[in-house]
Amino acid sequence: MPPLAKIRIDLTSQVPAYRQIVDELRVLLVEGSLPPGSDLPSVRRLAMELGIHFNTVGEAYRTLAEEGWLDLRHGRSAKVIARGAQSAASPERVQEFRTQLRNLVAQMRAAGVPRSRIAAELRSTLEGLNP
Amino acid sequence: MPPLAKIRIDLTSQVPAYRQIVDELRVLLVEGSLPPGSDLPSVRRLAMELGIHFNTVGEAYRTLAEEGWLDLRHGRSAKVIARGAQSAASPERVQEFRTQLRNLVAQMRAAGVPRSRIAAELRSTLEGLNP
DNA sequence: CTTAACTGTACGCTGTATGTGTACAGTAGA
DNA sequence: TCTACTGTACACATACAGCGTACAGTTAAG
Repeated sequence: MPPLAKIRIDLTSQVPAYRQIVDELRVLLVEGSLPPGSDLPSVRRLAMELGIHFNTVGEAYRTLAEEGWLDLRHGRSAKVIARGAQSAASPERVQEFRTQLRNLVAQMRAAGVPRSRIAAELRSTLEGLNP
Repeated sequence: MPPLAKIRIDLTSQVPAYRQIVDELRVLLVEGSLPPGSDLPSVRRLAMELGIHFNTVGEAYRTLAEEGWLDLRHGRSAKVIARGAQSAASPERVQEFRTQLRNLVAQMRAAGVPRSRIAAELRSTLEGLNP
């Protein structure tokens, strides 16, 4: 019985549904909430919960498999695998992340989120990083 | 003579070009690098610099105008305006930002960026928030 | 006032991405 | 074997991103 991942997606978002699923599951995978050996819910079950088509979930699973998170075989349920040691991220990639972080903060400030609140979120993220 | 915004976009990214332009310019607007009264470069000039079509830049300008950053009138160059006081961001919106921040950190960790480096980026962002 | 050179805009077209419907194929267990 | 479950492949409809082109408003030189 596959554990039901508690994820939510926003169908009105500009971000495509399958990529939202990838993002949400990647958080759980990185944080260890879905340890190696775990079975993911079937594409149909998760699709049912999210209110979308199972092929969209399948697309998300395939993306995560390409990233090395899942062992995906025809007929068997998707299984989390232990990722090998990751090669260090390229400087360009790090720069890209930095840009995204700046963009996100700018979006928050533009949306009227107080600096104090943004700072609190950053500090909270910082704490949750320690393991 | 409009000041040339030093922005770069990644044509291989999954994020559409016009939204990358919006994101980059929003950072400059929030940080005050483009103060009210400034003229933005013309759609054709900025498009030339970025290697894309001017209608794509136009789409970005229109998006920023809808966000209240630009005074956009037919025939005249796009001008930065003073935004009125922003209404406080809704809790849902803040929650959405928190999710995006978690996603971003997860992406960095998945890409092999060391926690120490991620922490450094967060602290750096935190510092740049003060003024 | 004319006019030329600039500004942003509107519209149609094309290629791609996204999501769905449906049929298929592999696997596990009764 | 057979049944109920897995993920997969493919065609289709729709939406979106980007471009080409023609247009319309503004400004400043003459």
